[in-house]
Amino acid sequence: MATGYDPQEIETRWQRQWADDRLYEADETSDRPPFYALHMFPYPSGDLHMGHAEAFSLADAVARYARLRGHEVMNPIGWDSFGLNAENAAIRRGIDPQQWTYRNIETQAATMRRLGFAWDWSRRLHTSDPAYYRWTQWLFLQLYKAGWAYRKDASVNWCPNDQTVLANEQVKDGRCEYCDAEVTKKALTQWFLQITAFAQRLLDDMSQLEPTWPARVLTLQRNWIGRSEGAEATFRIEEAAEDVVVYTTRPDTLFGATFFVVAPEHPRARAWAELGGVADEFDAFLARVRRKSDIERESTDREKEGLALGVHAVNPVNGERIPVYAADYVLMGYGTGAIMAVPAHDQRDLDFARAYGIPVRVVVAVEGADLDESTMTTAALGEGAVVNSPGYDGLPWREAKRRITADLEAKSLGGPAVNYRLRDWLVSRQRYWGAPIPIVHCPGCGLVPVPETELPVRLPDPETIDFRPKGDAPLASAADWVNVECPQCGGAARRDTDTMDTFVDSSWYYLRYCSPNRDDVPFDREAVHRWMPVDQYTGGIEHAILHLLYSRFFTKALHDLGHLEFTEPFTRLKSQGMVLSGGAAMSKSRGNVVEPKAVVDEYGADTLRATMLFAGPIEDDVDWADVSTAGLFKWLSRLCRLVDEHVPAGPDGDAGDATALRRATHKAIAGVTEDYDAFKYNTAIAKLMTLANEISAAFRDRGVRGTAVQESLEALQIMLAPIAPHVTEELWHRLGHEQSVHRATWPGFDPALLIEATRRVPVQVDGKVRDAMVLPAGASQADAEAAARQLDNVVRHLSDRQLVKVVWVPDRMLNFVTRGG
RNA sequence: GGGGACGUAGCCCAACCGGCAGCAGGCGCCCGGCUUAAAACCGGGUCCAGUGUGGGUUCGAGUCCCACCGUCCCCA
Repeated sequence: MATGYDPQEIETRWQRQWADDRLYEADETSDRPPFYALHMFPYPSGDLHMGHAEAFSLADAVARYARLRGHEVMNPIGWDSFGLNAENAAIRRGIDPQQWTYRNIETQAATMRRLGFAWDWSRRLHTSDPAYYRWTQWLFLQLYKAGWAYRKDASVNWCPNDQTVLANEQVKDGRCEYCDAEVTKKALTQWFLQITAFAQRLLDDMSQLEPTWPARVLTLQRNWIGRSEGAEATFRIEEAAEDVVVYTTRPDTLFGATFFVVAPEHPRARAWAELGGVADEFDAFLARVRRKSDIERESTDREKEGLALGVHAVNPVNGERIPVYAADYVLMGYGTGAIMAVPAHDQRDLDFARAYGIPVRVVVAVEGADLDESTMTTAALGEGAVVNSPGYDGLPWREAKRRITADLEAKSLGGPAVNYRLRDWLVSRQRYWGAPIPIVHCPGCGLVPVPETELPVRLPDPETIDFRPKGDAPLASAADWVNVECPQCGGAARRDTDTMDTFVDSSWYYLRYCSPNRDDVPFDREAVHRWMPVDQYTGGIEHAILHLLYSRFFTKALHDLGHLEFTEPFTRLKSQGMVLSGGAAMSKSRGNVVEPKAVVDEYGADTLRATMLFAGPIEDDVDWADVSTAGLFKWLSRLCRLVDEHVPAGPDGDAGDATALRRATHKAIAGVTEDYDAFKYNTAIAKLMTLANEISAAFRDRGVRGTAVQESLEALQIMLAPIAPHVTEELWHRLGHEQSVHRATWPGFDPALLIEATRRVPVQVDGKVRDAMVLPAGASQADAEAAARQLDNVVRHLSDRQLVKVVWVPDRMLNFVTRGG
């Protein structure tokens, strides 16, 4: 029998054994209760980094724990392998994205294997495989047929240097994340998915998730959806004789509107400028605005720019004519792209009014605010009574809000309205490395979906195409690929040359995992029914909004289309923090990167995994500078030595007094179980360390031998197995077992053993600890008081004082409260 | 500007419903073992805070409430 701790040897040997035994493949026919453990699948950029190591250590511990608790666990792995990053990296290196991606996947897979994660590799998937994106395209078509996928003109982020559109997340402070060029806007016709149709349900259903998702994530999603209740009001553009609807959360301030603003991109803006005789100025202005980013335009501390269009809007509440401006601080994608401007009660409107010499009118008497219309520079945002609003003066603003809204409705000039900040999801990307949008453009028939039987629409071979961005979608340059027959009329037609945002790919992968090899359906209903919804989802907090919101949206859409029986995909969610190094994110440019592989080479996978989970609460950020791999390695080594010393002494017999050891063991089981259930791996490990110390003390100092030691060591191996799977497997076998520790049963505990016979109870006088006494557990207050009154220190502090009352917390605390002295 | 989270020893972190702040670990330091010696390694030991600041509630506050300071996140 082997002894000692040689992690490299142990880990290689057991990994081979587990693979041979197919230990981690989910059994579809098992009668154990199913448990779907899912982690956010990785993006294949380079090798795994420490963030992955932490995320996967968590995910694996969750899955292994569920298995030990008697579940049939599905814990699949795959790659989110389409995407801009791969494409840009590939361009920089002059190889094609496909090669780059799949090479990285193999690198990551190899590192994962070295780390010993219990993935079910038989379910492995890649979103960039035609076998997968075929169904992504199928899903797109289902949404299209339901009317939830549509095309419209949009102003998108455009990097003039890279000649490509950028996602909002790729624009950092108005600059391109890759080349640092200033990002501008470009008008393109784009595909959108109508997530806004689900806004209210996405909000409402959060109540189901309340107890099992981090509150922080729910808050972020709620803010992102941004529901607000207000009113719509119809303004008439006088010179054009056109009606324009605006949305406002403050209908109570309608009488304070002194001008009207439309986004420069508003479809009617140019026509109105022409009516007003400022068409040329408008064109120049629009061109200037287009160069600015949304972030820049929305920023409050920036000078706003606008142009009076020379036309007027008529206020529906009082018939007043107010000038119409186009201004950069109003965005087209927001509300209706037009606002009533109330400078007295909105800071941005006030800034603009001051810059352009527009009058200000106070209509809510906000207490304590500067309300001097000619000089105020801070908008009055508080509550108050309405003024300067004929017919409503004196009303509290809430009441005015209600009345004015109702009156608008009565006059058919508006009424109550709900607005969401959430916008429809722009999914078009003028890029190569993504799932092609399965639509054909026919001059005769218009938009024609590719028949489902012809899916997938495969990407053309990267070797035949110039995928470098040059303004047009790369797919447009592949003539053989683009030109097709219209599926409907058979005439000459063109394929859509955009690909889908990769968030589309990742919005349904959890369904595909249930039956990854079905080639006739996207997912097997029965398998989905068995495994879904996901019992435990783990991943980074950075996906709190987009990925999780999109997945929830897809689940609801698929539910409505009759494909799913549930409306929320992830029952429980746990987010882990980031891994930093010296206070900052690890990055090559900072030179502070620590590679998981380097740690595994030095100490082994178990040490790395235990280190990540021991570093602190899993949801907190962890700084690599603060952790100690050496400490965990030493501890695992000590465990080996402990087992090696015990084994020759034999598993049976009962030499020595094992009472304390038994109690410590059962206490550890109770505590560690609780910690696992609450994801408190750091304290679980601490308790296991304590148990190891107890075993060591019992064995080495008190001469305890036999059954009690054997049982403690066995319980320790099982409880540590989810965190350090290799060394516990090894020690489990050294302890005499033939089966895998990962097939063992989680130990139970005897509550009777947790109760200690005696308790040390502190005695306070007026809240200050003066002494302590040892009492039998469960002692009565009378006994406790009697015992306490014998204590010298207590007697001394009570001597010249009058006892007012006695506070008795059974087994924990006795407090004498006195008065005077 | 609005909303949220967090502040415990030099550092990372524990502390159930408010009930004795610390034998979970690392770093530093000390002693011992091993060594020609040092490092690494092993065993043992030790130092260090009264919980960011100021109030409040309470018999009792790290824990609850308020304000402020600081850090981080989201929204604007």
